[in-house]
Amino acid sequence: MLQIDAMSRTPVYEQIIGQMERFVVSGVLSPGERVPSVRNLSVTLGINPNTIQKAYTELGARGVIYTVPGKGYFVSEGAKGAICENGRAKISDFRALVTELAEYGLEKETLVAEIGKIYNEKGGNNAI
Amino acid sequence: MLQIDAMSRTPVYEQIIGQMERFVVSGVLSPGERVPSVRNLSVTLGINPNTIQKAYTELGARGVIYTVPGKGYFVSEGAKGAICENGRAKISDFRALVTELAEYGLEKETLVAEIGKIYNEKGGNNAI
Amino acid sequence: MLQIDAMSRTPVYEQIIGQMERFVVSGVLSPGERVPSVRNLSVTLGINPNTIQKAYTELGARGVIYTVPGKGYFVSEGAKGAICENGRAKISDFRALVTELAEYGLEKETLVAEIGKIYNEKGGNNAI
Amino acid sequence: MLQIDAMSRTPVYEQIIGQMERFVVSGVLSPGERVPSVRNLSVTLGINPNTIQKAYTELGARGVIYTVPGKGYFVSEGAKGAICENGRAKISDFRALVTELAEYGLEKETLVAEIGKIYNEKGGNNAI
DNA sequence: GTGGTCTAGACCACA
DNA sequence: GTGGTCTAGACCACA
Repeated sequence: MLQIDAMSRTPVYEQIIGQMERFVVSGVLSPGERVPSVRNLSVTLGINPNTIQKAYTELGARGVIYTVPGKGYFVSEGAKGAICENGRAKISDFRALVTELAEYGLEKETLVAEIGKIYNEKGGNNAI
Repeated sequence: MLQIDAMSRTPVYEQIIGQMERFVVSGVLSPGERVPSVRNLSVTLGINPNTIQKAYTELGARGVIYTVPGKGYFVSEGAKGAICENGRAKISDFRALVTELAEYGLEKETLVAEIGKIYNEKGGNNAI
Repeated sequence: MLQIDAMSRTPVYEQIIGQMERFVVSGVLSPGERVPSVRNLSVTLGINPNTIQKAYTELGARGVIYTVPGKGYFVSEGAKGAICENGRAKISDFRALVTELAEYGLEKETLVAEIGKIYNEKGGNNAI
Repeated sequence: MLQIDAMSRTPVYEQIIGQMERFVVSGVLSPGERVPSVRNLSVTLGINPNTIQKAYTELGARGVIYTVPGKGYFVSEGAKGAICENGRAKISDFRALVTELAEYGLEKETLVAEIGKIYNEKGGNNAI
């Protein structure tokens, strides 16, 4: 289910969070559904249980999953909304990056074109 | 000249690199010009010389400045070009971030509008 | 494993880089294999961790090893190739030195003979 | 007369030594001939007198020039021989570099060919 | 435990 | 004065 890139500079626990959130947003995981147990995922991915635990704790804090002691972790009702809220918070990262790229002399048109490409791949045929 | 934010999560030496590059790109620093000495900058910013040294070494590796041992560091001839090269490499970061934001449900128009705002601040009156 | 000569004029961190590269080229270290941790090597060699760190960072920049934070450093897939690339860059050093020796009046035959000796030691029975 | 490359990583005083020695070996400077004064050369090259002094002192120690207090520095009788002696001492550098290049996988033939090129440029038509 | 960053301070070669 | 290297030791995020 999850795929971890050990060579990536992104911490493993952040990779887990990101992929889990994507599964929720895309509907692969639905509210109320149970997610793999810490132990299970630890074995499956060959990753330290502490790392899985950290990811799940963070997902819990973000309102994406909740824990039922003795039963496991489940996707929250408002998971999708909570994730998108967090996504909006990343706009500030976006601004910072664009500002930096602008300083490096990249044209606005280049960036807009990149965005167009990405959204077309995903969404179908929305023209710019 | 340089301004360091000690609270930032961005390492101090990266802040120095970034600001120095911005000065070169914007023309505040010109090729052949001498940059502050390691010790001088260390005192001015209240930062350990080793940290400055690390930033300067990295800037040297990037072809932005070069060292004349015993004399100091100077802006390279091809500094501007080298920096912009590195900037272009950041487009992949941009793609990754946009992809993530798209997954979080942000509209393309929102991002394009943000870009427009940033470029208008900088560049004057280019309409979207 | 590594041997450091504290008396040498070659900086310790360069000695580490050189020996590590030799181990990779000679096959003592293979891609994917883990290299000693910064701390471990620091203790083994009786050298400050910062110096090891500097060597590893440089080896990383050269594409010889890569870091998985929290796990350690590992030999890169393309390590051997990357090292040989760098080696070829040293031909210019070779040219400069030969030119200098020529100016000092050394015979071409002397130099060729020296090369023959070195390659015979290494490679077996290639006659001059 | 002398040409200094400020950007070079070779220390200025070593550049002075090297060029002075080349002038002697090639006959541009003859035994008994006076070399530029420290002060003169300092002004001509735009270099700190201390640096010139250091180079001359080293050249004196090597037996290439000698000083006549109040008169200046002069090329020694045995200058040419002394320089070539020193040159031979550099064969160990040559050996070390060749050894390193061999470890990086360079072919013997490549190095021999490089030597051939350099000696042909200098000496005329000596075939390999 | 493992790497990443930083401070404090020393010694050296070179200009 | 200027950069280059190194030691000693601390704190942090991450596994």
